[in-house]
Amino acid sequence: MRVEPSPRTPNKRGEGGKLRADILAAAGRILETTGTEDAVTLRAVARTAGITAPAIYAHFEDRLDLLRTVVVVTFAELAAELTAAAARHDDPVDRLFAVCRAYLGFATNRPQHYRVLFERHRATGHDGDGNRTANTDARSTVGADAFGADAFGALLDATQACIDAGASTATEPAETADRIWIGLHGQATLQASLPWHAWPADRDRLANDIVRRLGDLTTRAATEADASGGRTGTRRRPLPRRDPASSP
Amino acid sequence: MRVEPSPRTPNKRGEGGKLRADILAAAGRILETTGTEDAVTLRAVARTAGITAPAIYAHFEDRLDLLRTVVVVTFAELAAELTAAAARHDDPVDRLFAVCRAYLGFATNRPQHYRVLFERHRATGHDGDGNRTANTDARSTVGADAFGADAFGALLDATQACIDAGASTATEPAETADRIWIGLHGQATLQASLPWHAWPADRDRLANDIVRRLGDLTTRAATEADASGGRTGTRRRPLPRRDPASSP
DNA sequence: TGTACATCAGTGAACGCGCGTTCACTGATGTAC
DNA sequence: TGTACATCAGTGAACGCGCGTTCACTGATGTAC
Repeated sequence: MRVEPSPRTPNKRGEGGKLRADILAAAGRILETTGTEDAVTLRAVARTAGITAPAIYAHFEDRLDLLRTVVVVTFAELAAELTAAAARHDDPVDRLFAVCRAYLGFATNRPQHYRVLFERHRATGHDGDGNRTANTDARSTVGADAFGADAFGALLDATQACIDAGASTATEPAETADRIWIGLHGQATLQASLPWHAWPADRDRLANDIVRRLGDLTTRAATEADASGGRTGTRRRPLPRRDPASSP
Repeated sequence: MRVEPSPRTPNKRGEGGKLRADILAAAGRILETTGTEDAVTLRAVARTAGITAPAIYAHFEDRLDLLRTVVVVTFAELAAELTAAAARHDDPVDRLFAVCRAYLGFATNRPQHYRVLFERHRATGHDGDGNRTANTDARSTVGADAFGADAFGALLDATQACIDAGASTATEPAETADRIWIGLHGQATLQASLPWHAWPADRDRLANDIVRRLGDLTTRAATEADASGGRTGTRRRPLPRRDPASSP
């Protein structure tokens, strides 16, 4: 991961803020290529961004602040992808499956970013006296009211729409969305953690099976959606537009 | 986490192996109290065990070997707890729920140990030339055929028994156990990662809801098992012994 | 149009730290004769 | 029973490393007069 200094020409006056984005991009690149948060050291980020380490302090309070910001940005990106996926489908079941596929796609394409989203954010240092520093979780270190809430919101909306359309027999939208989220997160992390386990070959089908069951989707609605858009690429068929109100 | 040296009296001759167990125990204690694998440094382990760091090399090849061993031992402990829980129930549905409860109990009681089980084990160092060392996963660093397989085996057996007894309508035992494992893992990790999310208050019920759905358990079988042993403590009732063969 | 000055966007050297690992050693315990 | 020796279970000092962070600085760019 060591990168040549490649000294960057300083930004013009008033454009110092550009470096902030470059630093975040560098941190993201290190994270995704090395696969661990610990590799995201200020010096490594500086090397990747073509600056020196102290320059980072103009844009972030310290290393922890940088890492926190990476998490916040990544959650926002996940939420944006889920929302975009939802917007591409009118049928509520199609939409729910699309959101779920987008979720798993994010976890697959950017596994290390996905990991840091859910690693409890922790101050790991020791203070001068050798005492452990506060074991703060993300709630206390991030303005965390909306921490993942946007991403969950997209999932909740899609679940609610399925219930409203009668495509799910569930009665508690929030609890149903919780179950689905748990299933998605379980699939995203467990398969990545234990790749040598004999998982079913068709991961899309596994995902659909899980979502259908946890979402109490009616068999008919789920089967139709599965056939129309449940797989990525290859044998995609044009989506039949259906009026949500006309569902069973 | 800094601990006073507390110099230990050397083991007698032939008892040097005792130190190995002490080192593993020290590593486990550090892991559980600091919550991160990185805190398990050779020096910290040595401090906790009351020895000096080089003494560890008599029992482990290097730091990575020590960490690998912690993971292997922890997986064995998880498998033992699941197997023990299964052995306490004759009814297959009771048994499946008991295994699942034991699984989540392990994750709750020893969250950091649970975490390392599923963190992809990775060599994070740099070599002298600044190249990243091999991004080996656990398969290549551990004799990993049985890596988690015993724990999964307990779950698979309980699932198979439910199917055999007609308490589950599933037809593919392995795939069904996969789904349940995914659900358990999702619940164990997601709730721990995002504690500020508005999770349902009754986590046992949430767990049962998930397992029932992913395991295709018949409503009747699941409801009976839920009432008889689905909750921890408080209002426990004596388990009615049922002959597996007489289930619906 | 010129010039003094303030500000910006960084650099480069240095600090003290804990780390993994190596090396030569030490003192107690057992064994051969 | 005594004694030389081998082995065991560690110790203690030292190495070189990358790290987060601090500090004084520098050179380019804009601004006031």
